[in-house]
Amino acid sequence: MWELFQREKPRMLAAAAEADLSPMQAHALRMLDPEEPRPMSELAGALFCDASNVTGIVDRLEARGLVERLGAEHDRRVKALAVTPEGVQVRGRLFARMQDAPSSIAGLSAADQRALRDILRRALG
Amino acid sequence: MWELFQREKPRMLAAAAEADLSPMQAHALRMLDPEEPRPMSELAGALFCDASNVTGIVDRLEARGLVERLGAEHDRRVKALAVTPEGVQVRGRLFARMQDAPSSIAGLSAADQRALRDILRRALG
DNA sequence: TATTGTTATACTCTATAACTATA
DNA sequence: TATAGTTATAGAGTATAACAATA
Repeated sequence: MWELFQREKPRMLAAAAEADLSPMQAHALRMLDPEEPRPMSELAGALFCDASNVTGIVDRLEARGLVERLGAEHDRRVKALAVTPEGVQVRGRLFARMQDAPSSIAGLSAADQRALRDILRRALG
Repeated sequence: MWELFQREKPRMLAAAAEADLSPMQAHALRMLDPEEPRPMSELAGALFCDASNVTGIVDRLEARGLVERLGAEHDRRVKALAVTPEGVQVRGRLFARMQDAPSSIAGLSAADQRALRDILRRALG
């Protein structure tokens, strides 16, 4: 199972590198929602890392002009992370690169691919 | 697909933390073969990272007494990485923790789990 | 000359603890 | 008092370039 992800790791690294982003920066950008700004704390949860860590990751994304720290009206402590127009473009390219089926799976029969998709859909609820 | 992996990440982190290893150190230890020492370069390939990087990772594992740099008789440039008896124990615990089925998959029907296993087996060749 | 692994360097990721400003 | 985010710090991961030893 993990073997499958292991094999695809180079593709993830390449996708981030093409956008000139570190793997973590790419991951963070993917986790954000261009439609709806999310607080730093939520990003920390999505990345499974400490809040202090997110500060630096967002600093670098913001310096690149890909995200923006917005104020939240209901609570002046929280900073809502918005994806800038340029961020949306980079994010789109990242998703496009990763939505291609992993090569190991692309080699399966159409029936197997369909069955796999259905099973995973049930697994993820 | 990646969503599945994402959900299991905390378990991977916890497994490494329980052994008091960084995620990368745990990964490296898993990639090594207790039966047959492997050169640094092969580990770099398995980890998808630069050789210069592996030097530090192995330094820390060696300092913990989990691996050993052995000389290779056929080529005096290469250093063969052997897993020490203590390394074998830690490695065994890591594998045990990770071989439990991911919770999303454990919730599937027996038939789905069987089908998934068969499909993945074909995918991995 | 080419290859294996190390060192030097610079940057990123990571958690802990202490801090600011809000609530 | 408690929470959201930052800063300071120290350690770990990362790639590039230059290097030593060996092939």
